Amino acid sequence: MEMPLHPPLLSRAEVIDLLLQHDVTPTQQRVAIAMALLSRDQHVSAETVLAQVNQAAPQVSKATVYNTLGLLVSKGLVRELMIDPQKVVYDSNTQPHHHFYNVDTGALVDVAPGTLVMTEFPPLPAGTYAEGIEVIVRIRNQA
Amino acid sequence: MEMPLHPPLLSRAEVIDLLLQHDVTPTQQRVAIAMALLSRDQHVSAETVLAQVNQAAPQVSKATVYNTLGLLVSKGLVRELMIDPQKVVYDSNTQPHHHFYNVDTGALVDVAPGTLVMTEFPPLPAGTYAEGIEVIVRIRNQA
DNA sequence: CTGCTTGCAAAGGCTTTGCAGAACA
DNA sequence: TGTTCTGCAAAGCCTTTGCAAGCAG
Repeated sequence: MEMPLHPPLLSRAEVIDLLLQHDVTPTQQRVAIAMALLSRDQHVSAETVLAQVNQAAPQVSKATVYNTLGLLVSKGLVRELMIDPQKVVYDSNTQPHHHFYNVDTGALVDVAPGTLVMTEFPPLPAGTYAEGIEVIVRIRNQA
Repeated sequence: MEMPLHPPLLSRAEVIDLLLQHDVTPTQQRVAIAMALLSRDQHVSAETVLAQVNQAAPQVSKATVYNTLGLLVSKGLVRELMIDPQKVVYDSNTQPHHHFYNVDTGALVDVAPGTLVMTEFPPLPAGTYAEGIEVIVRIRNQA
């Protein structure tokens, strides 16, 4: 299983800017991780990020990848998806959108914006506010 | 074979019937687990089921709880919820319904039926069919 | 009988933690 | 400098597995 290299959409300077805008000190490791993650819309696990970042040469440790991913989530630069109870998936697209999850293949694909429409929204429990809504359409391959 | 929204406690005989209807051999352990699980609508982890079943006296091993929960899910007697990536939550209500998840407290509450309405449904990827749709409304306590 | 099921303990995968050394402002 | 961050390895959790003994039909 090889990992194709994708040309980053953001320059190193742009990534550093983005981190600063979100109150994240741009250390070398964080910049490397953010460049790998934010280079395109993707759904990745911590393991994948680790592999991507250390593709050429070891740059970042496992602990730092987990630290940084958590940090980026808390700062709103990345979204966390709960799809597989065994591991967290990080989504570099922070715009509100939903997902198809292919149970057979494990593939995770964005639902095209505007094709899933909610007209009525439930009243929230007292004293709470909505942080986000997550819709997962579980699909399978036809027999 | 619809399940009432709030099913009453089931007798041992009723549980055995239910298991047989779903092609599950009703062993002592499975009956004990099913009685604990299906006695009411609830969201429980494997750990909780284990504790509930062995409340009075040890009856069932951890391995069997995991085995049985997986079996009940595959037979459609219980629904699996992916909410916390660290553990699976089992829902004894198999009717289609959605959830509020309180990020602060961990509380998981059903969305009242009919209060969340989807009018447009996205086209599925070619060669696939929808197995189910899961909506999780993430909420927090107001500051 | 014959094949499922169970239980124990050990292993497995993902994530977090403790703490010393390194990097940052 | 004082603080924050990093890396390593070990530990932690939830879950699965291997295999011998036990139960169901």
